[in-house]
Amino acid sequence: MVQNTVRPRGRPRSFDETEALERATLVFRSKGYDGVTIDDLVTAMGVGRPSLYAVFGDKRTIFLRALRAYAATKGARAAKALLAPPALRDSLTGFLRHAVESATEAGSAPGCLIECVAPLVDDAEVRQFLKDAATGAVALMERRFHDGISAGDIPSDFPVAARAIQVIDLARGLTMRAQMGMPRTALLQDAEEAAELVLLPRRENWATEK
Amino acid sequence: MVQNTVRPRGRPRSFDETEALERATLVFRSKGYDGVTIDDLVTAMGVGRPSLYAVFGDKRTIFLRALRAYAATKGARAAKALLAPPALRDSLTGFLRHAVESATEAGSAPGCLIECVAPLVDDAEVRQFLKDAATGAVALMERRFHDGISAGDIPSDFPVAARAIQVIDLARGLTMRAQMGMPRTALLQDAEEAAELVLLPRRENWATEK
DNA sequence: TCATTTTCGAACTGTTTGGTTACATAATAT
DNA sequence: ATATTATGTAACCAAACAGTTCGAAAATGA
Repeated sequence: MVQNTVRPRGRPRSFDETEALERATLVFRSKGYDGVTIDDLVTAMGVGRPSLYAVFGDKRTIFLRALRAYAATKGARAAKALLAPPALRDSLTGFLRHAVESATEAGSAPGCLIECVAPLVDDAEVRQFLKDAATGAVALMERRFHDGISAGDIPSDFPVAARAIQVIDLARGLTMRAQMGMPRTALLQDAEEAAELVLLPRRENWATEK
Repeated sequence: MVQNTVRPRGRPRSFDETEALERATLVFRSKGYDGVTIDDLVTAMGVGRPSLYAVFGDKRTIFLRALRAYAATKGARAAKALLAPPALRDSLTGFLRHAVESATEAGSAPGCLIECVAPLVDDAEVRQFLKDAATGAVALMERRFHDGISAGDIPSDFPVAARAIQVIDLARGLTMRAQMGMPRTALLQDAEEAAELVLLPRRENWATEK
C-alpha cells in the first residue's frame, strides 16, 4: 500500500477505484444486471457520471471488472478455506461454510455475483469467464481430494472427480437458497451435513476392504 | 379438453391464453425478468399491445402467471418422475434426470424459470412463491424417502431430512450448470452419480448392522 | 503567481420504455 | 340485420435511460 508512483500532474481522484468497484458489485448483487441503471452506479459508486464513463467504461465493462475482482477475492478466500486445514473434513466444512457465509454476509444482498446473477447475463465474455471459473473450482476440489488420499483421510478408490463436482453443486444449491432468503443458520447446518455426505465411502466393494 | 362452457358473446380470441403464457415463459427464461420489455412480450406472445394489458396485465402480473403455470406443469412432471417408479433408486435418477432434461430442452433457453431467474426478481410475492415451492419440493422428497424405508430400499435410520435437502440442492446445482451452458450429456451423467451419492448409507453405525 | 492537467456537477440530446387512447375491423349470438 | 365483444394498428405521452458536452473548480508543477 505504498505510494511508490509519482503523483500524476492534475487534480487527484476523489474516489478509490477498487472501492468504487466494490460498491458496484453490491449494486449488481442486489439488482441483477439488467435491473441496474447507470444512475444506480453513479450514486452508489460516488463517481460522477462523466468520470464513470471515462474511468470505467459502460455498464457491461463495469460489470466485467466487478465480476473479475469479485471472483479474485472470493476465489482466494475459498481456496484458503479449502487448502488451509490439514484434515480433509475440515477443508470441506470450511469451504461450504465459507460459501454460505459469503452468500449471507450482512451489508449486502444475499446471494452470489458469480453463481446467481452472472449466469443470467447474456454476454459471451461473461459466459466464458463463468465456465473457466467453474472448471477451476472443480479442479481445485479434485486436488484437495487427492491430497486427502495421500494423507489417508479417504481411501484411494475415492471417486474424486464425481465428488468434486458434487461438492461444487451442493455449494451452488446452498448459495441459491441464500439468494432466496433462507437464513444463514439453517444453511450452515446444511453445509455441515453436505460435507459429511460427500465424504461417505463408495458403496462397499465386496471384494477387498483395503 | 371439451368446450363445456357456453361461448361468450362477441368475437372469440385469436390466441390461446395458456399458449401465450408459455411463449412469455420462453421469453423470461431467455432474457431474465428485467431484461424483458413489453414489446418483447407483445411480439413473442402474438398478442396486441392493448390486448396484452387488458387480458394479462402488466409485466409483473404476466411473470407471476407464467411462473405459476410453469411451476404447476414442471412440478407435476417432477412429482411423477419421483413417485412413479417403485424402486427408490429409479425415483431419484428419474427426478434428477428430469431436472436436467427440463433445463436443457431444445427450443428454449437453458436453465429454469424457478431456480435461475425467479430468485433474482425483487418482488415479495415471487419470493413467497419460491419459498413455498422449495419447502414443497423437500417435503415431497422426504415422503419418497419414507416410502423407500417402508419398502426396504433404505435402512430405517436413513437421514431423510438431510438427504431430501441435498437432493434438491444437487438438482439446483445441475440446473445452474445447465443455465451456464453445460451440455446435457455431461449433466445427465452427473445426475446419475448424484442419485448414487444421496443413497449411500449413513456412516457405519458400529453397533448394529440391521 | 501562473499555467497545466484532471475531476466534477449540471445540463443536454436522442432513444427507449411502459402504459393508454382512439378507431376501424372482424367474428359471434340473438 | 343488429347488438356485442374482441381484435389489430397506430399513435400518443410522460418518464426513464444511455451517453456526451460544457464550463467551473481543484490540485499540482513550475
